[in-house]
Amino acid sequence: MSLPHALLTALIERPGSGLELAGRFDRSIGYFWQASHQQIYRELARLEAAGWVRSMEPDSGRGRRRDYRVLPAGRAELKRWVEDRSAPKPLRDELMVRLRAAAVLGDTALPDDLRQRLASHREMLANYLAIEARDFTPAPASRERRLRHLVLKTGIRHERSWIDVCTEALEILGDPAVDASTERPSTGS
Amino acid sequence: MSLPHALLTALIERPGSGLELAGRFDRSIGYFWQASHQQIYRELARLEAAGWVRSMEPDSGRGRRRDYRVLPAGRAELKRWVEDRSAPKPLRDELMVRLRAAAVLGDTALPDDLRQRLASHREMLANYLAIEARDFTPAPASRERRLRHLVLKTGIRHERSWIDVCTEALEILGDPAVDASTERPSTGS
DNA sequence: AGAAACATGTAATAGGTTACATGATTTC
DNA sequence: GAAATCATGTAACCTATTACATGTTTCT
Repeated sequence: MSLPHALLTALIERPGSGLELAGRFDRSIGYFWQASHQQIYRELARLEAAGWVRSMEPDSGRGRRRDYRVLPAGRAELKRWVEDRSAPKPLRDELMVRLRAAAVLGDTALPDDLRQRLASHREMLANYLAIEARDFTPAPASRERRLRHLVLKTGIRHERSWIDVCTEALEILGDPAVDASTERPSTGS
Repeated sequence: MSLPHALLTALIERPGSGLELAGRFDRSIGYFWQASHQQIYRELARLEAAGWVRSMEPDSGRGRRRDYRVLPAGRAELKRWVEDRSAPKPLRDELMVRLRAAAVLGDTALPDDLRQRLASHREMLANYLAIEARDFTPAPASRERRLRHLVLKTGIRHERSWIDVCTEALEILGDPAVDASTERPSTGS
């Protein structure tokens, strides 16, 4: 369960309110850990109850903005958690189930779905590559920026993998229109 | 939500009982969609209630083996579902949160975790490669077997990606003992 | 008869998703 | 003052996980 620690990380990077965090989760952090604003509000309340964060403006209920910052205990908890072990999460993707079902059914038409997925993976890849060009050229030297670059490159690698898979699936299913308009040479980032 | 359709697929491949399906989910299917026996029993009951599968031995409660087979309505439902659209599931991995937290904390020791993950990804890769060598050499020609091979190759690609990520993370965090005993040339399968 | 393995289930809890509700601030 | 937007929440539901409970068959 990583959401509380993702929130601690985000709040150390910069304090903020629930909705603002939800916005950040739609951008940078959300590229590898998604959360809705409902989850974020619930979790922020828990973090505050645990004494890991504190909100200014302790009064005020609904509708009033509450900014949170991380307390020393929260920073300590984050450090403890980072050094924990984590079992690698196995691959779990609906498309794999679909492909296997298509294999056993023998006569399906899922290329529509595949074309759509291909398009959205290409879009996401272009998005990541733009961020990389903007924020990480030339290649960063500091440890912190190298780590952040690595996280982004993981996203890039991920999209390239799925582009390859969709493309090959379309070939197998005999689709004519597999245009190679977007790059995908090997997988090195 | 793919579990019911994963079960239908598995039962079309071969009818069986709940525990036997749980065993198969620990092997082939579970490589890309995991499920516990508790989930499987609950879902089989739902599939039967929906009229998609039927169990022989309609009597018998606890402790008695119940074998399920797929009814025509279940096959139709599976086909309908396969041809549905599915939004690509974004990357979601705890390690990414950890790396970003390490970046912001600045002084953590997570190489232990990374080494362990590296080992288990290498183990899984070896496992997949063995299956590929056994079941898919020479490269299959039929549509069905090519699809099943593609699913396996996706697993292989997935493990190779994580091996690369862990290795680079260890380099950044200044770990001395990154042995390259397991192959990882590029990523083409 | 006892133990081990096989087999099916229940209960409690937590996390995530969707839909909805409500208050505050800004803009016209 | 009405509408739009910002902001914080509640409720219902579903899936997944964990721990536990119970019955059946097989083997010795």
